[in-house]
Amino acid sequence: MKSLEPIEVFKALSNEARLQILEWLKDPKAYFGPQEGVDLIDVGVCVSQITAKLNMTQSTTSQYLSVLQRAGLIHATRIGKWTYYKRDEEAIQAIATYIRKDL
Amino acid sequence: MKSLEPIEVFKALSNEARLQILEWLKDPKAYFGPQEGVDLIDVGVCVSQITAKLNMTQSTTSQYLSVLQRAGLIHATRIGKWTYYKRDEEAIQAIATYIRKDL
DNA sequence: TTGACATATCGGGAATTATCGATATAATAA
DNA sequence: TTATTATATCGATAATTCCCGATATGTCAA
Repeated sequence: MKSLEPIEVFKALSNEARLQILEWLKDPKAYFGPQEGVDLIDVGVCVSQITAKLNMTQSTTSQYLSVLQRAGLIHATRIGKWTYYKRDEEAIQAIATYIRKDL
Repeated sequence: MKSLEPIEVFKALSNEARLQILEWLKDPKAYFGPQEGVDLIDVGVCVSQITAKLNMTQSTTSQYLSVLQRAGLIHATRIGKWTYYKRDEEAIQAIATYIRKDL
């Protein structure tokens, strides 16, 4: 189990767009169209699809995904030229537990 | 029950000193000396005591307490010239629940 | 190879946050 | 009333974050 610095997690969550991304990734089928030969649920959603929904540039989207990843809330899988991002449900539960028990 | 904007809560928690204050307030008897005629547990801890432990000015402490209060994580009770701050345990559990179920 | 596409990173200006000192306000004590 | 103490607020500067455009890197197809 990775470290999960609570403060980094809270910083990552302190931004509307990043919160939005996390919510979309909770139910990818509801928010994103299907992707050539990959299972949205299993593998995740690629940067272009997220950029398309977010009202921001590809650059910003990519950076926000990095922030969420460094916080441990999502992880990336590269397949060909795409990078698919997926929530780390365990980490998300872990931060809830941190608040409930330790904060 | 108050609103509790998750993003405001996360912003409030995105600072080491404010996180520290919340942790101290979790167990006031462990971190603060007794106060003239008030029950630390019931009423809370006054700004001076918190300022004394935090390594920052009274001004900063007061502002951080405001931020935590506006986020709904603590609440204040004024008695005489002192303002006592106390955690809102319900709100803290509520944000844990938000993360666990809705994020 | 070269070209095209997906993503990542760099450099920067604008907006927000961190934190202070000075001062205003509120309450009590003398 | 005046002085004193506790807290809140104001104004300012430094640091950080937001978000962009430009460009670099990685991968596949021709």
